[in-house]
Amino acid sequence: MSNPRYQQIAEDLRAQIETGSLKPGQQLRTEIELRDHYDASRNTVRDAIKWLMTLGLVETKPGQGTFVVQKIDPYITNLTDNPKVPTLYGEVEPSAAGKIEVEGKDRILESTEPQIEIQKASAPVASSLQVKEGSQVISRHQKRYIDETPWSMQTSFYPMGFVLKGADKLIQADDIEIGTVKYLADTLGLKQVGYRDWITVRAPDPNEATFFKLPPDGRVAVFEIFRIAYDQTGTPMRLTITIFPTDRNQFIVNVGQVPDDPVG
Amino acid sequence: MSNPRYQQIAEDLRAQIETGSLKPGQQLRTEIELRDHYDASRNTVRDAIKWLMTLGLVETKPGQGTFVVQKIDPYITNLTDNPKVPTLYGEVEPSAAGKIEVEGKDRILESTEPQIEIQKASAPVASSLQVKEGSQVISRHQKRYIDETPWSMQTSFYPMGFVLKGADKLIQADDIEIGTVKYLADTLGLKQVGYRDWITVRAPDPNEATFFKLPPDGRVAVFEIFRIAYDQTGTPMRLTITIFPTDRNQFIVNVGQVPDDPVG
DNA sequence: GGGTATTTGTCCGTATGTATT
DNA sequence: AAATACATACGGACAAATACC
Repeated sequence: MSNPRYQQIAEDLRAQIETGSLKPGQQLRTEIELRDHYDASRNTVRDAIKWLMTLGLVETKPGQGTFVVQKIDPYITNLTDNPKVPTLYGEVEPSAAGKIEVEGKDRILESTEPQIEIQKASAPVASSLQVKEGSQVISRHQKRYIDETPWSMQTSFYPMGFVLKGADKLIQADDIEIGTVKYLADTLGLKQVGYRDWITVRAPDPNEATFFKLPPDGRVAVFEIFRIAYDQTGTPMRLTITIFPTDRNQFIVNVGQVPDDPVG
Repeated sequence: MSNPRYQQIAEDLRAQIETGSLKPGQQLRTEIELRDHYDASRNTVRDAIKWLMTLGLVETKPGQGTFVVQKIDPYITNLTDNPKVPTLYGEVEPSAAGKIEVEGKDRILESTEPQIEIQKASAPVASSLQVKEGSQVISRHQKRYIDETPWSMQTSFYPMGFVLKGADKLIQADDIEIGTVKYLADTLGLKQVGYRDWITVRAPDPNEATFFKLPPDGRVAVFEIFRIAYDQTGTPMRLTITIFPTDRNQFIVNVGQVPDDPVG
């Protein structure tokens, strides 16, 4: 009938957090103090704290203490911005040292220089681009920061044929200042007329956890968003996979007629 | 330099899972066997298993053992379906015992009867519907199942004024067979011309964890999607909040011209 | 249905390591 | 360097859930 001891302790602390008795950023009592207060063992108190950690309510800092988590001011990305207008998401590759105003909040967006690889198409990449599995594709990878905190990891895949037909800049490790969308339109006549986003959530892999400074145990999940862009013939011209931590990112989708974004 | 013992053990098991040496659904060796195999204590082995659990790689069943998780065949929801067409998502309230073919897969969609409440608008509800905080709103809550497994929890909020102006069915605890979108158009002349979705991810609360049969420690997150629907004057006419577990749900967003969904 | 063996869950105590102040 | 606080690791005991006979 009754929950285990460590859950009871966790519930008690949780209540204090949710009523505001313990405020965001505030330090909890130490494990020893909590052990005495609840008349339990230190390990049981630690089990309670672990429970609150996977719920995302507290975080521990060795040598310092246990703290109520501060919610991060979220980054909001609109997935349905008109693709003719430069957007944050994938359409434009801003210069490696570029500065952009984000959400009207004077945030600074920075990107690493694209890391280019020629790869053999894995099964999901091949089926997305409608090329044969194992055929060559161009992979352009960038890491992005907002206000110097890691924001997203993005990899775009293009069929190798694009380069052979004249879009050489795709395999140069520089930003394409005008954006790849316009570049492909200019050089190959490929117009992007639409895209499909596919939104999933999963635990981060160790690479991602390190880059985003997430706890390595996977308790903070990441969005994995697949964007397949189509040209005027309905053929896939690009696959872009972007990873965003769920603790600091939210998305907006507009359909039909809606008032202007209230963001900012 | 070297990782702690329990992480090393976790990495070893993780490698076995990812190489397919341990297959989905397969039982791991018991904690006692693993303790002997790794020459560690049982608690250290358990820490390794906990690590793999929050990564979503294994699950434990008391009295039975530890198993590699089976990925659930995901439900895919299109957020940009034409709202004039009945869709799964919020536009139509199917009959409580209704059956619908989902994704061409003959899945059965069931909904509980709407649970109606008259509430005072909380701050987020009030600002979404552009009514005064504390003013009365109608809340219609439904739980939905696909193939008898819990799929989503949905709550729609409408301004109380709609009922006073003649849309009485909003406060009746029955399904509105023609759908609330058409009902409001017929009775009040309110045409839904668009909507905005706002996608967030967070840990489930205890209610949600129970309904979706998620582990209560919050290691499986939930999508929380806010949909604000607008009428022809650009005024919000509905706020719908839907909760989906992230372990069995994915979303599609189409922008511009894209080929038909390959789903199904 | 009952009893027993198996397996994971809870809880304790203790010792030592590591990060921070 | 010392003190503080969390992290890792061990060992043991009993409880609770499940499966099987």
